[in-house]
Amino acid sequence: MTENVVDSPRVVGALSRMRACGERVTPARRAVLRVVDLADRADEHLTAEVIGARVAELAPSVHRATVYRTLTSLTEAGFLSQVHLGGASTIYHLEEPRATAAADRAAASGPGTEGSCGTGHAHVRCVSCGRVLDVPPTAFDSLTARLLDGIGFALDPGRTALLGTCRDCRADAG
Amino acid sequence: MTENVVDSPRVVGALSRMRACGERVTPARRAVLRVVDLADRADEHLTAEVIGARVAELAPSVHRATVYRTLTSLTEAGFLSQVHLGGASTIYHLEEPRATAAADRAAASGPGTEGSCGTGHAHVRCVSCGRVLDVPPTAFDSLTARLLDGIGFALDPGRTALLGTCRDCRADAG
DNA sequence: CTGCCTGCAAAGGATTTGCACTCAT
DNA sequence: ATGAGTGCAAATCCTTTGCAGGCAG
Repeated sequence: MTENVVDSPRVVGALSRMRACGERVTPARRAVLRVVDLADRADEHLTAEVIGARVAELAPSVHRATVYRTLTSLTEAGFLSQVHLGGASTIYHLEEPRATAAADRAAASGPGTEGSCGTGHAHVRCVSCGRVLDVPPTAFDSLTARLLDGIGFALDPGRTALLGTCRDCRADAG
Repeated sequence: MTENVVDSPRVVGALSRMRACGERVTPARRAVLRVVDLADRADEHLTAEVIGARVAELAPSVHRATVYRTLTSLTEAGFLSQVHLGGASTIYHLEEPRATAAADRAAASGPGTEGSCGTGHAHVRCVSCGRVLDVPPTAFDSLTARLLDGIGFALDPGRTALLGTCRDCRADAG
């Protein structure tokens, strides 16, 4: 049952943190983490449904229902994070213990980028092509400050993707 | 069929604009508009499901399926707007006249995005109490500019509610 | 050994669709 | 008159849940 697959450091780290927290490490959970990690590294954003499908390929013995339960429990335990996309879908990320990878650079590089890291990155989704783009959390700083200041609302930019139209689709549409 | 209900100016306006656009005014559509308008005026934010329930009370003869179809068609035609809440729900608003152009194009509806024109207000939703708060669109200006500048992404702040914690709930939770 | 996690299967429930008919225009 | 809009009901589809057994710790 122990495949020769070499898990990425991220998966390995998550697994040991899970053990440290008393969360059990099972084939099903490992499979889910692998799928999510793989997607993360490929800049893909997978829904529960798609994760289920990929797990079914990677580890056919893992039941769909288990995938859903695993996603829920690992999210609650803090090893996965979910981002709500406009519409009805929710995507999952492997939650980093702390330092965010350089993946954030892929998006915009604004003035004074860096510093206040905290949680992962934020997302925006193109209503035309459906693509989900990563956005450095710092881009939300102004909005966050303004909301906190104005109405006392503590914004959590990482949990929901905003909608809009990406560069390519704007070009296509004129 | 024609109740003595006095429609609000907004409903009346929407109905006449609909006729002007070639959209038919039917009991079902009127009922949906009434329900949404009523909710708007009460600062309520209704999902398709709840709208269906209220329409069932207000006009029992209107079938659920029709409510869904109506919500979809009127949204595409620009008479309703939908805001995606984090999670899985979508709420509806009565769309104000603002750009007449949108109405003209309504007849030739397509998968195209209608909301790109002047948007109303934005929303944030408290993950604790579920309350949806209105936010002045200008609060998003900095973020919008930054995204457009950085990655060419045209943000539409009005279509999705961001998540966070409201003042009251922060106080309660410490 | 203990009980958390899993597999299986069947239930659940919001939303959608085919089809024929009705009504708004 | 004409076809957009509707009613009805079955179908869909993702997701959840009850229960018994298995495996991690």
